[in-house]
Amino acid sequence: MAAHNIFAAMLDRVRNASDALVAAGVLPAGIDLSRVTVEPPRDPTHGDMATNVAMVLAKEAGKKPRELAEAFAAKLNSDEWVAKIDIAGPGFINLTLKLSAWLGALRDAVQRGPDFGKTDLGRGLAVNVEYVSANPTGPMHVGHGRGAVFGDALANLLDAAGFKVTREYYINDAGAQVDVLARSVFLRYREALGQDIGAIPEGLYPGEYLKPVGRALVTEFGDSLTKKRENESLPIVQAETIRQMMATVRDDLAALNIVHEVFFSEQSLIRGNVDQVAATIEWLRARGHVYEGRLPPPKGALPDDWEDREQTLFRSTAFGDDIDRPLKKSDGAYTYFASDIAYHRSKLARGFHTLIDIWGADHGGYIKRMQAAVAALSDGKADLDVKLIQLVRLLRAGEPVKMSKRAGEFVTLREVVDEVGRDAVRFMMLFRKNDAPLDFDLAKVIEQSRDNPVFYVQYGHARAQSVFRNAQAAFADLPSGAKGLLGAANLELLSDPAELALLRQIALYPRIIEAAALAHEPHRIAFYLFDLASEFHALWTQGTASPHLRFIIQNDRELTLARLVLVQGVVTVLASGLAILGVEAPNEMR
RNA sequence: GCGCUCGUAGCUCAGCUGGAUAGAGCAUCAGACUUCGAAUCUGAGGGUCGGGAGUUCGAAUCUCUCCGAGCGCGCCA
Repeated sequence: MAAHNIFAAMLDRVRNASDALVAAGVLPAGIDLSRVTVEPPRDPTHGDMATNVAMVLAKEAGKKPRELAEAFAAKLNSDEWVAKIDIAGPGFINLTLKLSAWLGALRDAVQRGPDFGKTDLGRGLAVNVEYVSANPTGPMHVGHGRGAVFGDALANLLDAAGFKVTREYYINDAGAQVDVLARSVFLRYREALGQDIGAIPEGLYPGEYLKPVGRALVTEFGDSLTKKRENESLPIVQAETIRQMMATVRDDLAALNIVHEVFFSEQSLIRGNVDQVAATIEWLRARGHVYEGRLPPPKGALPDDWEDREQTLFRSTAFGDDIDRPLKKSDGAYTYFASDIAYHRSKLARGFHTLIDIWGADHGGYIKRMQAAVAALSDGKADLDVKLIQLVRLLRAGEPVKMSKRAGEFVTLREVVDEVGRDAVRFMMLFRKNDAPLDFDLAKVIEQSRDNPVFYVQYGHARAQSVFRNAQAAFADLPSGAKGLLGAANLELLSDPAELALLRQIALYPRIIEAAALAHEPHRIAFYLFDLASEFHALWTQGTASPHLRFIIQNDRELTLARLVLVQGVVTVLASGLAILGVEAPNEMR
């Protein structure tokens, strides 16, 4: 596969130069090249690319960095891409590339279209991304939405980077929580039958959103459930409630264009032929990872109900955790952790060795034990990365939106999506690192100004498309489509520094994809797109003061063609990046 | 008391898994519209990267230690 990442391609060339220097006896055989990088310099006056090869290899080679840099410079001088080489600072090799090298990247972008930026980094490796996994006990709020958007964009990103991604949702439909849910709904059911239920007792879910579920039960069962014993009626109520709550969840996710391939039910772990939770615990016990023992009480203030007792423990300390973790509660039931271990064992059994979980920040204390469990289950061969999603603060024009959870009232995700639209929600959720708190301003995200990055990037795309519309009007016989333009254009006519800056930004895209995919950080795409849009808007506005810099030059068809290809490169990358974020790339702003 | 996530311009945040003189937006100030959509752009000022120590050619980034914020701390999920 040809290298579409121009920086990776140059790194290969540096490595080749290294091999040549080994052959020439300048470098020792088998020297470690793993720390060698080629990257864009922070300061553009340092050229197009910089490599640290001389500094990294100096010690092992027993030579001075600058001396080694001279040797590399001599080799790289004959490279077909290289126009100029400078050695600077402690031993940086600064490379200035010929225009033809950059034009190759632009050609590549326009030629490959939506595939530009995709890499085979993942080599088809199966990755499981588990995200949202909101309990089916109520509507999703914006915090869930952030995790949902993050997980979905990360899945898209990994897909673009050549991984085989499965998007998964874990339904917590077992345990005490859903029992409480069923009892709460049963009250709403009686209420729907016209009975006086009084106030919702403490400990049950008081939310209004359960009323329709109660009414649906009346429609389906009439009053027949009131005539059964609790242990018969409640399971029916519970199953029906979970079914309806999950339908709502899927619906709300669909409003964000989020579709999971796998919905994994916690109940399925224990309701099948084999109790997978028990089986998993025994599996671990057989390997010495589970034992009966006592835990020391927590330091500091002791919980009121602390009682020292022997319990079933997972030896997570053997895998880096701070303390061993209980698998059974005092009533004999499994802990949530126990079924979560069984769940992750299922992921491993289904062939995933790279697991990514998206959790709310309040679950941070849970990471070590889960990673310990995955290590124990896989004998250290599988990797679990947990991405924590920080809180979202809802604002309206700078003022916090009231989010009272009392009486189950809060702003739902659906309300926000309906108010500001899918694109605004998705982009803004991704325009921040996942572990940083996010202010989401309902007024600002629909503002049409540079203040609003969603608009700014989408406007860039729409503006670029308008160039093509205008070009069609200016020239009657323009070739149609990206490849038609490419075939007809003489790209060597691109020469202005502002054009070249844009060109370099386009060429950066595959590198951004790779880095973002490796780091599991989709926000890097959002920031990159903002920068690309910024370069494009800058070039555009220069055309107002300097007409010769406009994309369309009425009496110069050749130059116009070359510039249209450049604009096509912008369109290609903006559309591709926005697709990864799951945001629309509009042709016009309305 | 312990653990996790953080601390970067007045504000909101990036900083490419260790690179060169730390960047962007907002705000402030000064400019550019008979335009390929100014819904935009150009420039200026603004920093002990929370403090200190260490690792090395080189640290906002890695280690340690303080300070501060948020989250969590058998038998909730």
